[in-house]
Amino acid sequence: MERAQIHRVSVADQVASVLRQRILTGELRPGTPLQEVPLSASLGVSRNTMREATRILSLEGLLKRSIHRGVAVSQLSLKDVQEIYHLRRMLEIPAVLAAKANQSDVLPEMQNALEGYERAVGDCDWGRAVSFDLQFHSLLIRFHRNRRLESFYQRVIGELRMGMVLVDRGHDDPGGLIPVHRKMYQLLAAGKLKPCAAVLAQHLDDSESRLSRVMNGQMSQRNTQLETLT
Amino acid sequence: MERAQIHRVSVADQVASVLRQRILTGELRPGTPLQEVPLSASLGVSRNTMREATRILSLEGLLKRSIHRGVAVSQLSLKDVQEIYHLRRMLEIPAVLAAKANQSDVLPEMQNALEGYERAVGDCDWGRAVSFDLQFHSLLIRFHRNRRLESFYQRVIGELRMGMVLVDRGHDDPGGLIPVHRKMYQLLAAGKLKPCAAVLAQHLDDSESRLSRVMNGQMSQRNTQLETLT
DNA sequence: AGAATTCAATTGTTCAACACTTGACATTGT
DNA sequence: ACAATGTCAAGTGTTGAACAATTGAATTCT
Repeated sequence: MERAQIHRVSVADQVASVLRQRILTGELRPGTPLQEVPLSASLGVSRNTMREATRILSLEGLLKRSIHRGVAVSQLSLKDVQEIYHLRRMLEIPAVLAAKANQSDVLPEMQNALEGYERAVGDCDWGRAVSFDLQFHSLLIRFHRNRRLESFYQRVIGELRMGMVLVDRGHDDPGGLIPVHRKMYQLLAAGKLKPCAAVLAQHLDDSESRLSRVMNGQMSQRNTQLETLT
Repeated sequence: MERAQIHRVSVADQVASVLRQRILTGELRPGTPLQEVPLSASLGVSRNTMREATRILSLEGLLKRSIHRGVAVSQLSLKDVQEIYHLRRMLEIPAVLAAKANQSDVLPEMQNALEGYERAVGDCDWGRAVSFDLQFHSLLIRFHRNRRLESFYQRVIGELRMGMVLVDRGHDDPGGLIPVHRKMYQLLAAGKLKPCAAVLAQHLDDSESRLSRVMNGQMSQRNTQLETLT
């Protein structure tokens, strides 16, 4: 057991991490209600600790709390997706334009994310691919050199990811986005910021419309299911 | 007792609100340690509830949590101020530029904040003046039409406010900023967005340098005090 | 059927206890 | 003197059990 790292954070934080993981990987799907007693028992912690963990995640936006009605995994609406992509455009594009040559410590990490992305696509591991994709974009925000903005963006990306794992199956063309990311990286490394921003803008537009389309399909599908039930 | 409103939120949330108020008004100064037992006793709640409240506020950035060492009111560094003003420039200026004529529901609220600001200055109520000042700027963000951004900005402004109440006494020229805000409002109402953005940019520069200067003074003052003690 | 009423399940909150960590103080050995 | 070590009290982290409050659904009544 590595105590040096694990015992540095409280149990509540660890529980929050576990649940965050389960939500972000899609193991806990949006809308899933979380009951305190069974969950805390299954993780071997007390109810109070579990409450602190859910408090953390609800403030992060991953869980939604209704008083006396418990918590449930948050569910992204189309409006949420719209809002998040609005944010992405607002923050990622200026980030690229703000990229200076001397801030080169980000580039290796981006290359790393890019390679991980390609490997994941090669392994047909769609969940991991989404992770690396979003990590790549999160790294863009680093060019702003602003910790508060980074942590905020991390949360936003987390919410978006929760929505993306929903539509993992039957997603069209998992590896089709590799060239776009590779091109962005190359333009960035070459200091061609404006062309890079243009590619990024187009990519974000495409990405949003694709996700919106899929979610719309799922929604109408869900609606017809409901109609069938009634 | 007003049950209709109070009983809608949990006790933990109410406690968090009380503490938030105390921090933002400067009643609890930065650096102040908060002990669970006395605090929870004084508010008539249990330790667990108090812990949930401090959890909330630490995730909002108002409290800082050190494991096994308790929580304390966060303390802004000069670097934090720099970072926050970077964010303000990044978000407020594009917000002004994004202000469309049809989004006029924000203007009345801005006028309201403006008038409150002027009244507070007239009453020499510096704390209230800061509130209205920051509320005015928060309203600018509404032009982005993005809930996530608004709530994020609210938190950032909260942190900044915590730093500003620190320097309330002996602040130079409390009412000197009225004309600037009034001018921004007028330009905004007239649809002259670029001039408004220019005024705003200048105002932010001034505001940052003023705050930095005062904080620097307080810091060296505190240091000399410490040196005197040793 | 529809409204009112019980009722069980679940969350919200409290309380008391104990384990663990920390920082300060006291002790020891040199 | 002084540094390393040991002790200790105070405070946080965590637990488990209890009770109050609320909700949603089943049940009863008209």
